[in-house]
Amino acid sequence: MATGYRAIKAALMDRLRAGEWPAGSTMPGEVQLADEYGCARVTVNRALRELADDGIVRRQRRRGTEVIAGRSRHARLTMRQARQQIEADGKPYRYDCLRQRVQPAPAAVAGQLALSRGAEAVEILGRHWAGDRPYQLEHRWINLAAVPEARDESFSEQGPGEWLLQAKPLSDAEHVLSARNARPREAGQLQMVPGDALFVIERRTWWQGEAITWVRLLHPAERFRLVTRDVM
Amino acid sequence: MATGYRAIKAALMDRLRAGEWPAGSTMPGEVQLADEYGCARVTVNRALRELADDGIVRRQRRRGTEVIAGRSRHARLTMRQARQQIEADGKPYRYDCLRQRVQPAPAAVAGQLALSRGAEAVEILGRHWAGDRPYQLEHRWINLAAVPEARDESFSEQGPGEWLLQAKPLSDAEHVLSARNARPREAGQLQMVPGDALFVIERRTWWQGEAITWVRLLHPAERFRLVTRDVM
DNA sequence: CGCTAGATTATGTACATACATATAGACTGA
DNA sequence: TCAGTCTATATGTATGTACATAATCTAGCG
Repeated sequence: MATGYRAIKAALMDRLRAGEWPAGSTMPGEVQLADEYGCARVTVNRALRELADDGIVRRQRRRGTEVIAGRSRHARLTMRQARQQIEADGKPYRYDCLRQRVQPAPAAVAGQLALSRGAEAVEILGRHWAGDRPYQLEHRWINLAAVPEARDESFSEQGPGEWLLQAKPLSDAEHVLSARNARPREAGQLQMVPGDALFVIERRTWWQGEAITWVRLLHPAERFRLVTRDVM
Repeated sequence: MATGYRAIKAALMDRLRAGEWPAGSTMPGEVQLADEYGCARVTVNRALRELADDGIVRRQRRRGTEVIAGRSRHARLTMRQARQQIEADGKPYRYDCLRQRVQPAPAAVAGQLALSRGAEAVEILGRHWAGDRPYQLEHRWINLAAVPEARDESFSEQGPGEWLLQAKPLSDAEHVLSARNARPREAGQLQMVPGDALFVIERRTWWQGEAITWVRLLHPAERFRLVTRDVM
């Protein structure tokens, strides 16, 4: 009898795949499984806990362990910094800054960042190049109340994303992925044809409840894709 | 002194945020932290293990616990079934099937699914409606060798996604997210203007190493977005 | 000097035990 | 019948102990 929480987890996965416990049903309790596999309850507990972390089952005190039905797929996206992505593709990375200024955040941005009216923010418009082609157009606003150091920082050489990641390395984030057609000015800045599709990533980040930054990343869709591989 | 692995994890997060252990440095060992917090080593172990699961630190035997530097952002996407998504938006869901047939998989599809030349597959072209507007155009191929039951199934009423999810509930998946301009035929099927942007999701799924299905989901970009919220 | 074998050490896992906690279900009384 | 209470039960967590495992360090050998 193979023990080890990994072996038990794998065995349970096999039995789930085999349909022994259909979606919506309740699996045997920890004590019974521990008895069955000849191990301690804690070992089964860990196996089941990881199954719950993976979104396979749902566990609740007293109710037991329920197999999740019509389970939505989860995909784990890795959003790398433009530099990392481009260098991983083996292309030379370059960054240039089109605009940097401090000003009161416009209403739309203030709403995104939950700023009070007239609060100041740093606006940065930068461009990340992969070789001789623009890869990403970055339009960012940084909340000066949360990151006052950003006022005197120059983002003409280094992109603000990398700087922020070292200034506030741990932060909550919200991503919005979408697509739209390129407007003329954007198309020019990205060396593409107006109307061609853009892949858009918008990100808001917080640090301990306080909004740090809001950024919109525009990518020529022709040269951009996000890939996830989720193994169960 | 607050104990409990949750409290300890939170305390460690605070100290990480405060910069006590900068990125790239090595955190104290489990025994030392356990001593510091007045708890058992296993408790610290669990706290640190979860930090590692969250991608905050990297742990290795004998080396210790290292704070990850320039850490890439992870976003956990939830890809819901079209029906679930639409009904969650409070709109009436409807599905219609534009094409269903069994035929040898064309080369491109055979490549995606690692099929041998001439292997048969089910091709399905279906459409998911949110109210009176098309929400998603689904073009799917199912590997008949892996899912022979699909040959006689009718997908004129129920979308193949939902059917597959109950037929093979646990499967590995690869997602590719991209964008492009709508071609004329697609635009017609989605009631949009040719050239307008599409948000494209392609998914391949496997079951125990065998390819099950490949699907391309086209969404009018104007009415589609993916949102993640990742709290640390 | 370089290589290898063994000692050292930090994390990884298993277990018995104990107690905590949420909750379904039984029971009780108005 | 209904509401409140109590109990049984399944999971959640903490601890001491023990051993496993991987990587580093060190000593010794050629």
